[in-house]
Amino acid sequence: MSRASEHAYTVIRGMILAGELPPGTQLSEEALAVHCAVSRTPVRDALRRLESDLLIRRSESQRSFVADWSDDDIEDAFELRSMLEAQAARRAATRITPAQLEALRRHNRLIGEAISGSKADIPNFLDHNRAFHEIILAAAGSTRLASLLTRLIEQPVVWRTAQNYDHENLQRSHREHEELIAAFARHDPAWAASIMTGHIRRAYHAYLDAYTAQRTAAE
Amino acid sequence: MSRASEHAYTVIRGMILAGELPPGTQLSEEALAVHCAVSRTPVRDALRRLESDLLIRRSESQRSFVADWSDDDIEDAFELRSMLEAQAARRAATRITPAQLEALRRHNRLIGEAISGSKADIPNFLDHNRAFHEIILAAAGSTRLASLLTRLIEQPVVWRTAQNYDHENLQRSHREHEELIAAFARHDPAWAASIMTGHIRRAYHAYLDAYTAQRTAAE
DNA sequence: CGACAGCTTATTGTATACAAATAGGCAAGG
DNA sequence: CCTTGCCTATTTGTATACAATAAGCTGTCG
Repeated sequence: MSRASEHAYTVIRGMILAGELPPGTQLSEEALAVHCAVSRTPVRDALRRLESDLLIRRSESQRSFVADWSDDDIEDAFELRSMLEAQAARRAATRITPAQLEALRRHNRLIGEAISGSKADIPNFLDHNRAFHEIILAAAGSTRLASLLTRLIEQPVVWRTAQNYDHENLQRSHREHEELIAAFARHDPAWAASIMTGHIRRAYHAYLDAYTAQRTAAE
Repeated sequence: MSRASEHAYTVIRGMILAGELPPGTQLSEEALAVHCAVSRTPVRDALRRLESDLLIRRSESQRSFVADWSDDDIEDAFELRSMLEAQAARRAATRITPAQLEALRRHNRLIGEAISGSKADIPNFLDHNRAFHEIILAAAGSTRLASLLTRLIEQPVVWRTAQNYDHENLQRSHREHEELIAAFARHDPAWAASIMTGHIRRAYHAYLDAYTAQRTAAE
């Protein structure tokens, strides 16, 4: 995407993920255009993309609202993500190149460093974690799978999950990555897929714990 | 989508599916706008949608081309579709309502009628087949799953598969639908999912047979 | 003959004006 | 007080003009 359009997408998406635009908020193309200092045309492009990301829903009269995520939606997203990431791992196991394996090792080493200190470096963790999963997706070599998965990852809730990871969960995540690397090194699709399924499902439960704790605290 | 935008989408999509625009063809917004008798704005919307449907790919300089489908792509699409449709069936098994079950029975009865004559009524078959699968997707009750699956169904190759079904395959498809209905009636997720997996995978092999036969004939 | 620079043309990106549709408020009537 | 219809204001859809960028072409030079 080109300058204005991409900018609008990034800005609006950022505002939604940061919670500045709470679920249910109506989005006016005009207002967003002013806020992003571009015209309505690129804003419309951005809104269409966000709609297909399921970050925005549209009323029957085509008005845009920030999507709200029910508990079922969240469970649903994690369930699909675990299926698709497992499939990616399965395919990657037989196709991964030595260079990609090495890159996985490198990112996981850096993840290890990011979480080893007394205070974990979450942004760094997220960065290398994303890179790690992207390499697997690339190794899977399926355009379609990649296209479907990018619609599921980095959605608001998924994105915030790691923010709430405790030290224990970060360490576990790191160890699961190690095991994934082992499965890839042996080119064992079933092993890789099962580790990945567990990896995502554990993330879901970690999210649930953090979220319900948060909700209970709010009462 | 509103009138012009939807119209452009339907027309362009139709041309791609019908093969009037062969894979690799460059699409000019201007030319399509003239052809659809609308302005470039709704054409641009349509192209964006088609791109996310993977019917169109864009060069790094943002020019649009009709996507070409390698054998691997096709296998990939069927593989993902079988996974996701199986998941839909799994979910639907425990959620389907009596009214939806009845609707499935009705559509499959009509499928039976469409293929019973000496010459099968393929458009009718396709119509009720689509309705059948849509009911299952609705019963699954997952916005995200629906959103992902609609990107995989009715892609060029998938769409043409049924055109090449012989009588034997049409009958089998009809019988598999019967079995799916039975699994839904018993609310058995594992059963429903496994039938669905087989249903889609058989469709893939039917496609392969028809396609390789066609290719061999062309030599 | 090939390669490259510069120009020309084709194509997409963005802004803006106007048209169409819709929601929300307000007044009149039951 | 609620309902209903209309009117106005807001919002989105479409068309068009112009800007920016990339592709293709041509003529020149090595």
